[in-house]
Amino acid sequence: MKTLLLIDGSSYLYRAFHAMPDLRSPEGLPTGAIYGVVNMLRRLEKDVQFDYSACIFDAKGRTFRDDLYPEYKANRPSMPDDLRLQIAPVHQLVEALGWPLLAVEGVEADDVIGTLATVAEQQGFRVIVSTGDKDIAQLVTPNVTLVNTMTNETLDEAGVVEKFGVPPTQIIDYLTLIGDKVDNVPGVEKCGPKTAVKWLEAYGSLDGVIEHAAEVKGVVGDKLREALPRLPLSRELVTIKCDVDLKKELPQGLDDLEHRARDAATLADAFRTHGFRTWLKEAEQWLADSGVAPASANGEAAQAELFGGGGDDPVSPVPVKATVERDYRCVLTAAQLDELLTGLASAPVVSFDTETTSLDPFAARLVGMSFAWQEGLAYYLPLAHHYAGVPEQLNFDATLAVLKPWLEDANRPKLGQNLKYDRHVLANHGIELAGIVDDTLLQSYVIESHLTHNMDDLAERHLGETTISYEEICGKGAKQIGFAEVDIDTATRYSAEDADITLRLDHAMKPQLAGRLMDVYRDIELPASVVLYAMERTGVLIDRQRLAAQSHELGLKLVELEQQAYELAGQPFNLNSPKQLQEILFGKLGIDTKGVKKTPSGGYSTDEGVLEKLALDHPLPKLILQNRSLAKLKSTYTDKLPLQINPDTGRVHTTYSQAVAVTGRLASTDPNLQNIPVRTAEGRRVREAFIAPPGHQIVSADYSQIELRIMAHLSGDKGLLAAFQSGADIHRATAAEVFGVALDAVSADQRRAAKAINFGLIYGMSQYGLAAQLEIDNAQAKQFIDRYFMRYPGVAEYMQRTRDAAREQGYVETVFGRRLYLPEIRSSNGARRAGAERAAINAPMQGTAADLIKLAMIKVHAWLTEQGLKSRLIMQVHDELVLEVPDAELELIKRELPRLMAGAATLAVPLLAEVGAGDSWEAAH
DNA sequence: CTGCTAGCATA
DNA sequence: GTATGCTAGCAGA
Repeated sequence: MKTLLLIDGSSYLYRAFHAMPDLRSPEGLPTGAIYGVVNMLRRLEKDVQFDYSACIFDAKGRTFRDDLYPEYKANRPSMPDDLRLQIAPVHQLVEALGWPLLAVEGVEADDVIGTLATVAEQQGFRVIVSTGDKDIAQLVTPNVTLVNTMTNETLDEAGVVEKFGVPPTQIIDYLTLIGDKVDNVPGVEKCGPKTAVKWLEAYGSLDGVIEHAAEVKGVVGDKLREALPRLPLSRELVTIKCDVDLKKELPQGLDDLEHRARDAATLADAFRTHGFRTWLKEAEQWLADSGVAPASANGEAAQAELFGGGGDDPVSPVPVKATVERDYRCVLTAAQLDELLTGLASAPVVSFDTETTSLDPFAARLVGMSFAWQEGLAYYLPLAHHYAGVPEQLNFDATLAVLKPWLEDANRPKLGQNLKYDRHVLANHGIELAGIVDDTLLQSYVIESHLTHNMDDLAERHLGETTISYEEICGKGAKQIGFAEVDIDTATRYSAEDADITLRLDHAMKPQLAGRLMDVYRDIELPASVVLYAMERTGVLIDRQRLAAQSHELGLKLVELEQQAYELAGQPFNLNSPKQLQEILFGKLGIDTKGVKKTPSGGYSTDEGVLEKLALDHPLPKLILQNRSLAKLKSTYTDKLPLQINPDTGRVHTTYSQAVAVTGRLASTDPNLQNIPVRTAEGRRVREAFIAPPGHQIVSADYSQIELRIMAHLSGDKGLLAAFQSGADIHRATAAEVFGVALDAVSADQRRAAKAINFGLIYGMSQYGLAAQLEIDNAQAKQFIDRYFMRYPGVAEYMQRTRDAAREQGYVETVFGRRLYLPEIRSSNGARRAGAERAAINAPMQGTAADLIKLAMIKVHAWLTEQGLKSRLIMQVHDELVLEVPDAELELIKRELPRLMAGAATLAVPLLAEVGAGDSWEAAH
């Protein structure tokens, strides 16, 4: 069977343009898209076996769709000049590489592809369409498959079903319902992929949906009925035309699509002009082989060869040992500063980094700054180094004043590694950094959240470069010196390298942020970092006196407990030492160790669960438990929090780590405000010290059962969806189903068991885990689980699907496309593998919840800003947002905050957020 | 002084 | 059973 390979040139042109760094030819013309498309073609040539081929582009001018619908593509921004300039060179290279090129006026590239695929299939060909455009999925048949060369994804019929939830034959109907924002094709408002799939499953086709439109309930139903008159037009717009007349272009039919010999001379000329050095060498070799003397190669070094190494798989790039010449310059004189400023003023985007006196963003003072806008060239501007014999530096205040306009200009694009930190540092000097367009920390996190993201590791992984580490120049531990004491030459080498490497990392990682990963990066992580900065900067007001009083009280109780414990033990010992306690309990007191859990290192555990059991027979363990919980409260919270109050602001400023939790959650440090006690009455008193200033209230809103709702959404289980739709108490509803009783006949124990099952599901439960949690035997736990899955079969299927997907692709995804890799999912070690499976089950739920609340934070922050309100977000605790609200805005916030949170995204289940307000965080619940 | 363990706070 | 961060104690520098 012969194979026809069709390439959607237009789709790749756009994608390459946006995915590639801003490459330039020696003459300064843009070449990124050219490089990307040629790279892709070369890879296809190498990887795919085919007999005939064509590369298809959109032609200039109007198409029949514009005539059908004047507003078609009206939302598209006009083509950037830098892209337009690359079209002709791409066409030239495509032909020189030997690919038949088609661009037919009056239709789009898709239509030509559809027509060729149809004709070829009729003539018994196998057809492979290489595209990045999802609309083309409608062309898939048993003989027509898609391949996305940028992500290495292939789609056959089963793949289309897996990806979209509908077979290729329903893709047109699916796209019609959803509509297309970019092309301005109206669909049904509020109808996204999930709803479209649901309807098509229920009614079989778009016509079926239209027929049954009257039956669809709720707001979406109304929106559907509103959309009805528009749908036939939308269907026409999204339908790829498969009968384009190609007689003029292909008089011989498919025989005109034979791959031709490459034109080495044209290629060599073009590669030289564009500055593609590696390919130029290759082309010159071809010329030499064919006996034609190569023209002399000159021109400056091009950068292109450094990215992707000329054909790496973007998912697992092999770093090419870079051979970038380094030119690192130190700025010490007015003339050098002028040179720097001139560069900054004209650079399209600048990599920026600060050097400081401290890692604590609120204590840090500037020591110097580095800048890079061209690979290999970077500037270090020392401002506050001080050591014996330090050369004279530019004046600190005057130089900052000169740089301030550039730093604060939102139209001067900047990128960096964890710029949230640099923003704080500059803010400490009265400068509001603006124009942040990229952050390599967040790029790396979105690409591979399970790996490390420090710059030294990133440079090694993505660039094959070994960088100077901070420890190498500052030492470590007690002997570590401040950056200000580092001599300026060394500092220049270190800091300029940081800016340079960051710039190169951005270039290396951008192409890996394809498709939905780019959306997570652009639409979630980058905007979320702005909100987090603001929250950290605002801080939280803490009632110091109240905590001091609590500390005192706790201290008295602890002394008392201590004395009682010594008496029971018959000797004094350190209650906080698990080792000493173990000796007392199992040695001196001779408590039976049978059935006592061991610690990983072999000793007998004295953790909460163990002590609780022992407390049934002995008085001491109970005392220890009380002591532990009070000691924890005192040492971690009531003693420590007051010490973390910033003397300048009188508030506590946490740092949110945006790139540590593999699932996409945030983490809070210094101090951790995400583990302030809440479960016990005594612990909750700490929250009484989280207060609002006079004239303000604390407002808190938390998502109700967010992870279970996400499970309902992801699994699509009818029973679970219905339970959430009904608004019933979900644990009670689960109990009623599992135990087969009426809702109002559910006992307290049954509800407790159901709650444990629900939580267990989120954590990838096993019968053993559930048995331990509920203190029942394994057989009984298994019975509960079996009954649950019997009642909610969709959930059981979803769990299995997730495990399978994790094993097959090595990662799982959130609703928004965030990826979590599970390196141990194929481990031969059963325990490790089981652990990875549990993580695989938990990650889409925990991760989607994290995505949702980030989206909510972005919305809330934007809304507060747009409305000019004085309320401020001050904390995020995974499913809860806390704000400080002036009394005048209280009612507005209490009304709108839960609405914004619930509207963060539309899932198959309603989202619900519950709000409260009070003088303290405790009172807000 | 540094790095590790056990234990425990949160969602 | 998932995901985190912090503290005290302790052993080995």
